Amino acid sequence: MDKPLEALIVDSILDAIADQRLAAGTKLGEQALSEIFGCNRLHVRRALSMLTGWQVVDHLPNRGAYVATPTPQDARDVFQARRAIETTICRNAVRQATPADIAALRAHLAEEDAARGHENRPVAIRLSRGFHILLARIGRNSVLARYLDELTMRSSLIIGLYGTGHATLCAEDEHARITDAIARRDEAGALALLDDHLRHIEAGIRFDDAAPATGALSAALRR
Amino acid sequence: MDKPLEALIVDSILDAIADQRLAAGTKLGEQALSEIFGCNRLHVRRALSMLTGWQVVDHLPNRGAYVATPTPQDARDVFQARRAIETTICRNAVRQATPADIAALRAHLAEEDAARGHENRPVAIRLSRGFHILLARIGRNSVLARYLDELTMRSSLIIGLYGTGHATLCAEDEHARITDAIARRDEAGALALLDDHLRHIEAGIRFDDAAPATGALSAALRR
DNA sequence: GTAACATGGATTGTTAACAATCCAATTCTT
DNA sequence: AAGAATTGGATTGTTAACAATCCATGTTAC
Repeated sequence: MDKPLEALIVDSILDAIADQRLAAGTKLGEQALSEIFGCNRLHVRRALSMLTGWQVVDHLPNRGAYVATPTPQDARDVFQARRAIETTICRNAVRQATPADIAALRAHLAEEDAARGHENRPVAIRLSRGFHILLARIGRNSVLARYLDELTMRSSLIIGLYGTGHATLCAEDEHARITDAIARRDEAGALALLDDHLRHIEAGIRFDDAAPATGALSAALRR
Repeated sequence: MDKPLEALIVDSILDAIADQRLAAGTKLGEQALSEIFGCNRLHVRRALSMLTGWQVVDHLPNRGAYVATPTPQDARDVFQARRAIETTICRNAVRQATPADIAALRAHLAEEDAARGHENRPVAIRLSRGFHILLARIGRNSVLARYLDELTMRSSLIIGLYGTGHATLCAEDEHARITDAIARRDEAGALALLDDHLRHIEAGIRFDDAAPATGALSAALRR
């Protein structure tokens, strides 16, 4: 293993954002992070630079790095981009899904069900995102998969900022119905269901209250 | 202006890639770049890090940075992603284009015409890419616009690597016809023309010969 | 009591020197 | 002479110390 160092920092922070343990606006101090990960400050700096490339960290000169706080306009753009990208991903999935892929989707749905029962919010959020990521992997387009990674990450920030209660974890049976449509190679059906699903997620955000940015960094990154 | 330093390096290299002055595979040595731009090696390093985020530079540990050489699979994924993204961009453009936007498109077409007369290849390539970028700006979705920036950049590398003669600069009247369709708010027509246009570009690449990677770096970055 | 101003501490940004790695040319062996 | 080991040069990666900037606290004037 050569240097999974900054990759580890990046992944840790991305995971924390995806799970909504790290809220928008929390400061990512260089010294704090270097102590948490027990490494040099330069590695933290590089990791933060990569995260700004992912559009999930804002870097203010001489003032440090902060978890990005998407604007309402950003939110609209992100969700429109998701519709554009996930439509093609889903079409690919319908056309190319192998029996093993379908099985993986079903297994994932079972996990989601189990997690929903346990009322474990962070895990449920992670799994909900995982369904879309899995779909992207089945679609077998690395470019679109990478963009969706970024967009789902930003979606987590958006929902954490503007999400109304029922939006944070929307109907999971939609995931099941999309899976069924894919399994029976119903392209039009799958696309329609996916589009509905994304619109439901988007419908669950309101641009009124902007939650504050308080955050216990070390606790959020504990694993 | 605080630090347009690394931004300047990034933009210079991106421009050189977009214009196909920098070919895939050319080495981007840190010292060479720091001498060209008259700056510290660390700034070069940061710039290269950003460029790897754009997927146009590959970073091999202990061996330096090289202009990325997309694989055939990458090429397929990039062009499919472009169809997905530019479709939505074009729809936005048809719906939201102001008279000023249309005028800007027409002005751009005039530039393209003029450049085509002069047989100035780098300029023609830049302008051909510029049409798509302009369309994205008119679409007013910053996320999709940023992705298209990246994808057109990678397209330049792909065409430079695998492009057959007539593909490097394909029919510009297609740009004109797309503009006309947008001007008359013909959504279906515009989308169909754009899809055709992208398929024509894609049809002009052949995955046989992989051109070598020789490159005079300082000359390519001269401006 | 409020507002402008100075000061101390903390954080970020930069520079330079040092260590580790890799590549190519040279030398030695068979 | 061909091939393998070696050594020197060049390039990348890391570390530590230094400079610049900003924020908050405390002070002073009005």
